Amino acid sequence: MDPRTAPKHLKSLATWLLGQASLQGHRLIAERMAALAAGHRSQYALLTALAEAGPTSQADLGRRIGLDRSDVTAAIAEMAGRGLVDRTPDPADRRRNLVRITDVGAEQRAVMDAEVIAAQEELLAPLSAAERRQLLAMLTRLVEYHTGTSEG
Amino acid sequence: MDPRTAPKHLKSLATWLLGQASLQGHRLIAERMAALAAGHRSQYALLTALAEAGPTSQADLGRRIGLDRSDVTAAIAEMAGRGLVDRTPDPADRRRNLVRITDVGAEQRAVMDAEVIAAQEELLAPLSAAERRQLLAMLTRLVEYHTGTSEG
DNA sequence: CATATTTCAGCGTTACTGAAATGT
DNA sequence: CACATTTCAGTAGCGCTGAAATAT
Repeated sequence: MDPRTAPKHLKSLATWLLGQASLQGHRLIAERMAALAAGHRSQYALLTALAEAGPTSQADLGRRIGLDRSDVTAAIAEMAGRGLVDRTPDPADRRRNLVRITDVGAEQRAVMDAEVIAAQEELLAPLSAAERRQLLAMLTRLVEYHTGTSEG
Repeated sequence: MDPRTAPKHLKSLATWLLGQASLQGHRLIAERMAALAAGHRSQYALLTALAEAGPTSQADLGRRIGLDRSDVTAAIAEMAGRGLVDRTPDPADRRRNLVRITDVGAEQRAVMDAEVIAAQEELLAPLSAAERRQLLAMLTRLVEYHTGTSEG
């Protein structure tokens, strides 16, 4: 893409700029994940949720990170196969699977996390520390406004 | 997604917040496009580029809006079939197709544009006018920095 | 009974790759 | 020859739907 010849109208749209910036961020992360032969973004998000919240049902995991129930099922199954997580029925509610991160999973998450952190730095390179704080604060308000309002 | 239970670590990542905000913006636009039975985002971007720049080759269109050559081919073919654009060989370089927006295409773009503009308002609702300016300015710098630097 | 969870099969869009055919 | 453009075939990830089986 050449931003010098991009339509001015598109360049004035928040949705377009957000899409381009988001895509760039995802590209930076994907490059680093591919170099590690590590998993994908959704696996990183799942491992992070498990590391923070402890054993969690799949439905809860999906709600926490905004991943669809069916995608959670597939990702957790794949990760269980690689020994990154553990799945056991919840004795308190036998509909649920309690998913737990393993030691191997925690190590994997640490490796991925270093790459994710480095990608943030790459992405935000042109912004000062104060600007980064402003940007994160505004994005947080946007996300909380919309996910708290119209979504269940 | 419930932002109150989202992992704090994810909520501190620019890539994650940008992804969520971008997704929300795309959802708002997609809802409105679906209600019109109008085309998709990429078609809107193509029509906008054609309206601004006049007759353009497909390769150029792709460069301007950041759409892959093969996706441009498919989208333009579909739009030509619906009479939104016109495709003729460029006499100056017969490898190229000169793509031109038609009157029907221009009308379609105007209809889509009204929805896109309304979606911006919905998305940015929690931000003041000054904050919106700041956000757009920072996103513009991010996008120009990355698409001007590492991409051809 | 209504509701919640897991799982599976499948769809549509987006971003992308590789290669062939054509032309500069 | 190297290079650019269009086109086609195919891949992968993401977001999502509908429905079945199971349990509360």
